Amino acid sequence: MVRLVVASSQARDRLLHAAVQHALDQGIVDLSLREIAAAIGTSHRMLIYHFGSREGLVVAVVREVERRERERLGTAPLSVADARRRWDHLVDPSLRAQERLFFEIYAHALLGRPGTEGFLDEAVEGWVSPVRALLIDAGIDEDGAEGLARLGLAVTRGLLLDLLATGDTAGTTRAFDLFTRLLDLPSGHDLGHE
Amino acid sequence: MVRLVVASSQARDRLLHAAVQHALDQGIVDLSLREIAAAIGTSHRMLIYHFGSREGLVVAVVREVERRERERLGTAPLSVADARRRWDHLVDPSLRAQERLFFEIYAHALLGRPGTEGFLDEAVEGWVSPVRALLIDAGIDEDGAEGLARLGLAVTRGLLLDLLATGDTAGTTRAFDLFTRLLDLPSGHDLGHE
DNA sequence: TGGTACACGTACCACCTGGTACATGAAGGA
DNA sequence: TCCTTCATGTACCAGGTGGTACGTGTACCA
Repeated sequence: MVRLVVASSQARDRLLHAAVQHALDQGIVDLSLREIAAAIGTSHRMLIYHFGSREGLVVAVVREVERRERERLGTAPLSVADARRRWDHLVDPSLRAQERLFFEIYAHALLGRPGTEGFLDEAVEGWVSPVRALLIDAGIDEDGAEGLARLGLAVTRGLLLDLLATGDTAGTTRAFDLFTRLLDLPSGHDLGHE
Repeated sequence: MVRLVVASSQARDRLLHAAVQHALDQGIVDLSLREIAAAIGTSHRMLIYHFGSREGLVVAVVREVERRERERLGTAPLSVADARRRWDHLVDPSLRAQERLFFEIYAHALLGRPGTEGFLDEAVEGWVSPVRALLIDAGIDEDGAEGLARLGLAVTRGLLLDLLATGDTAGTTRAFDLFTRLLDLPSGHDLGHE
């Protein structure tokens, strides 16, 4: 029987897990099915079998990276006061590979490459939305919450790019601390637009 | 005569310019020599002839992008008060392609791909260094200047990633304005670390 | 006029690419 | 026991890959 829709299975899950692990180390964009297959101990035939095509594999890996990203969002402490704790979590060396892969897929998606459809839609909004809601709960007006959430996301991603390039945990953390100190404003300071 | 070192020439410059232009639209990482050659009206043979190899072409394109990046740094107004003017320059739609290509190369370099050697070294330090010097001139202490320069770079790149993904010029600009407002501190506020 | 360096095209090479055809063997249900 | 489904391997395919061999026209210079 021809598989029209690629179903899930234990074997597929195992391969996907291994493929993501390999993507974390080596990237995904410019690797061939054979390179990936050899690295994770299978044949390129099996990747086609379980994921339908190369693009199907890329889609599956991208979704898995998105899923882990959301998971990280869900479990990380989200209160404003915990910003520094969130940053400390991000700089953990065990997350470097995942962050690097995230930026690789991000750049790939910016060029409109196949397999990344929908990635950009969630890349910003998926983070801004919950943080904004939290800030509104904390009593910040809507415009201010939107801007602050977006700014916080930008600071985090910008400093992660810095960290990935330089490896300078201490320096980027000092910059992050500076940001949190800037946020520690005299009460009543208006965060909204003009 | 066999060209051991690929020399510069008018023909090479013309091809490089066209190749960069094409990279701005289509990226560079996963394009073949033939695709690039066809798009810019030459043969893949000529790209090999003038750049030695595919990697040589990538190196040349990456260097050209770096050069333009430095040029932008050199000509942009750099005083702290001009931060907003710099941002307005960055969001100009004509720069989107260049920024996208910058992030593509950045991600490529993070994976240690050939042709990007040295890119990361300058990606952060090349911007932080002059800005830090400027801030020190403006009377900010050394530690504070380092952190502020790094934070400013992170905000800029993080919001550019947002802008490239969402196309939301107004929203990212509001977030940037929020950042500059946070910087507008009561005089004497200490920017240095604890 | 002859020589030389450059710029370029055509044809080719071995190798790699994603994808397919087909066989096989194991597991499990009737 | 037979039949089906799943998982897998081997062999193959057409087409694309970076790179090379070789020839050629042109411009300049002695």
